[in-house]
Amino acid sequence: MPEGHSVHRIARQFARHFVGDPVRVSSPQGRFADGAALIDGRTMTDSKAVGKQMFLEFDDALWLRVHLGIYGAWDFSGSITQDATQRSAGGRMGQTNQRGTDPDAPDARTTVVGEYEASLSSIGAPRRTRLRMAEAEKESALDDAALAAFPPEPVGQVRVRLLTDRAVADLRGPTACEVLDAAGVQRVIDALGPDPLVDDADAGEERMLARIRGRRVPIGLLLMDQSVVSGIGNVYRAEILFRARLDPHVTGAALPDDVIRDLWRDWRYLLGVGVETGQMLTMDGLDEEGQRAALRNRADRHWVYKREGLPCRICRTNIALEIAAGRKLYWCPSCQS
DNA sequence: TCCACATGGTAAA
DNA sequence: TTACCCTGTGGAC
Repeated sequence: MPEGHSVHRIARQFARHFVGDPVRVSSPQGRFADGAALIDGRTMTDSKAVGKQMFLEFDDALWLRVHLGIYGAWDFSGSITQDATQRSAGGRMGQTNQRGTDPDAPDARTTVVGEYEASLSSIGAPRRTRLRMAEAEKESALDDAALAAFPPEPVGQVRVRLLTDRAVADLRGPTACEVLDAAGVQRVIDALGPDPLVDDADAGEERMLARIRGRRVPIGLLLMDQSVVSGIGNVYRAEILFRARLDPHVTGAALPDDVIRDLWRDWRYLLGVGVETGQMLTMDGLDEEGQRAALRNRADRHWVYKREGLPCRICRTNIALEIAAGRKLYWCPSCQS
């Protein structure tokens, strides 16, 4: 799934394109028919993300909680201008692999970016077309999409469809999808560690510190634990630890407080970059050529993630890989020791 | 063309 | 610890 940055971007899209409108809610796949009936026809009143969880509020304080897991995806369609479609197809959407397997693709497993926001209410004659980047990239698909009726037929196993007069969002393959009342939402949020985009910077720092300090668990596992800190996934985990030159196996108890505080601050920084760019950019401090290479080639984008057996960019030691709690953990045995 | 794998959490065993 | 959610990709063939 997208790590925390993408979930915040999706929540933002709902805030801009759905909040304030009555929503028809259905489950074309059928597996969410009961839940859909609970909120069908209500107006969406809020949209927010905490870590990798997203919450959409409807009238009468009913909330839809969604967690995408690895396979989950939202596809947005709606009324946009020709201009925006061309821009997205030829510009920053030039990457492939929008869905599923490529954490470095812009907005992996999601579609809509901020550029659409202005175009939705301006410039040119609105036309009905797909917003989905993967479709927009393919010329034939673009032509087909431009001619397609709104709303498009659901494709594949669509667990939930949210439909307004101007936009539609299809959800596939989520790990979690349920309707909660306000107390239920609060219980979920209370079980989560701090999110730099939700919690006050200092309070969040103290919360994360309190949840790591004294723990006899490797920091490489603690950073992935959503009750310790929210939104970090396997990519950010590996990269944050390298940036801190920290051995993933060191326990929380062995870490000085200021090192833990620096981890929070770096996550806060990286999440901000991720939400603004839609990409997991973790190698700042590159010279111009390095930046160009990173944008050109996904393999040049990270310090250690998916670089096992390749020389460390700093010390040339081979990047190591091990399975930790069932997930791949990458690190430099020399720099991070 | 086919198959293993992937940014993850949950629930069952 | 394992299966599952259920899709898309990349590499093997």
